[in-house]
Amino acid sequence: MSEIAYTTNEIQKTPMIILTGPTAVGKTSLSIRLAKELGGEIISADSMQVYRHMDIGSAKIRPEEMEGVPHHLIDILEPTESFDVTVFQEKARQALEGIYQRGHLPIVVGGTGFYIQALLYDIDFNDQAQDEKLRADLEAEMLEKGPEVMHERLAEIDPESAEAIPAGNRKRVIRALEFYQLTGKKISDHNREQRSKESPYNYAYFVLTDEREKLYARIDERVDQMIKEGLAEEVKKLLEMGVQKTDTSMQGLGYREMLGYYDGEYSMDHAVYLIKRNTRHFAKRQLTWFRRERDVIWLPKQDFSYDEDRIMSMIHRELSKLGISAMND
RNA sequence: GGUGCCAUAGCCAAGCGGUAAGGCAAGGGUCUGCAACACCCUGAUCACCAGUUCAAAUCUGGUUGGCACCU
Repeated sequence: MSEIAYTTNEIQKTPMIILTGPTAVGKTSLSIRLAKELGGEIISADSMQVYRHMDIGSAKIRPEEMEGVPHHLIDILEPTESFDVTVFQEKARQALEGIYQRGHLPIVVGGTGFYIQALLYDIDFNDQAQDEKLRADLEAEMLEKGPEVMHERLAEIDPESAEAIPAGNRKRVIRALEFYQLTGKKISDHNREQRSKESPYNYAYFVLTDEREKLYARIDERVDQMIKEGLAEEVKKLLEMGVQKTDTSMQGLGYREMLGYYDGEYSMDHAVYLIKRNTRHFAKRQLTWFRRERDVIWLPKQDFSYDEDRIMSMIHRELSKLGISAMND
C-alpha cells in the first residue's frame, strides 16, 4: 500500500479541505469525524486557540477529544506573544508541508475567515511592509491631529483606498498609510493584485451553519458553560502571569470582557451579558465573511435534519466531485 | 367608585405648537500584517377618536391601557 493517503485529479494542485462556520456551530466534532474517515490532520485556523493557558474562553478542543487526530497550531504561543495573519500563514504552511510528507490530507478547521483566506489564496503580505516604529508614529499622529487629517492624507496618495476606508476606521487608515510609506505603492493596487489570485490548492471549502436562532441559543448556552467551567479563574491566572490588556490574546471574546470586570468597570452579570452579545455579533460577522468567499459549499444543519451522517455523506460527495478522496487503509 | 400621573420603533429614551435626537437590540455590509480586531449602512409619524390652529407627538375633550393614591 502506498504512503499516499489521498488522490487528486489536479496533479499540480495539492488538496486541502476547509471546514469552517460561525462560532459554536459544531465544527469541532465534525472535524474529528472527518479527519478519522479521511486519514487527515487538522490545522487550526483560530486566532485564539494558538495560545496556551487559554482553554475555556477559546473553546479549545481537549486532548482527549482529539481521538488521536494530529492537531496543528494549537497551544503554540504564550498569551503575551503577539500573533497575526502572517505568523499564522507561515506556521500553517509549515504544518501543511509536514502533512503532505506524511501522505495525509490537511483539514483546515476554524472560524477565522481571514486566516483561511490568507492560506488558501497564498496571499502575499509583502514581508518587508511592516515597521513597528512607523506604525506607532502614525498612531500617535492620528491621536494628535485626528482621524480626518490622516484620512485626507490618504486621499492624496491613494484616493481609492480613502474612498473604501471610512475615516473612522483608524486602524485601516494607518495600515494604508504605513504600506505606502514603506513600499511606495498604493495598498489598493496591492490588494487588487492579491484578490485576483487563484488558489494553488485543490480545495473544498465547507461552511457549516445553522438557523440563526438556534445558533444564538447555542452561543448563550456555551457562554454559561464557560462561566461554570471557570472562565473567570482562567482570566485571573492570566493576569497573574502578567498578561497585559493590550496583548493580542486579550482581544479575544470572553477575555476582554472579563478584564473589564476585573477592572471594576461592571458586574459579573454584565460581563456575561457582554460576552454573549459580542459573540453573537461575531457569529454574524463570520457569516457575512463566508457569504462573499468564492466557491464555498454550505452545510446548513437544518437541511440535513441535524443528522451528522447525512452531512458526512454530502461532504464525501463533494470531495469526490473534486477528486479528493481517502485511500482507505 | 374617585383623584392624579403616564402612554413616542423590539427595549430604554429626548422632544413640550413648526413638520420625530440618541443609545441598545436586530438585520445587512466592508475587511489582504492587531481580524474573537476595526469600521460602515438600515428603522417610527408619536395608544385610539374628535376638536382648536396656517401648523399638534406637543393644546382641549373623550376612549382604551398602565401606574399611584384615596374611599
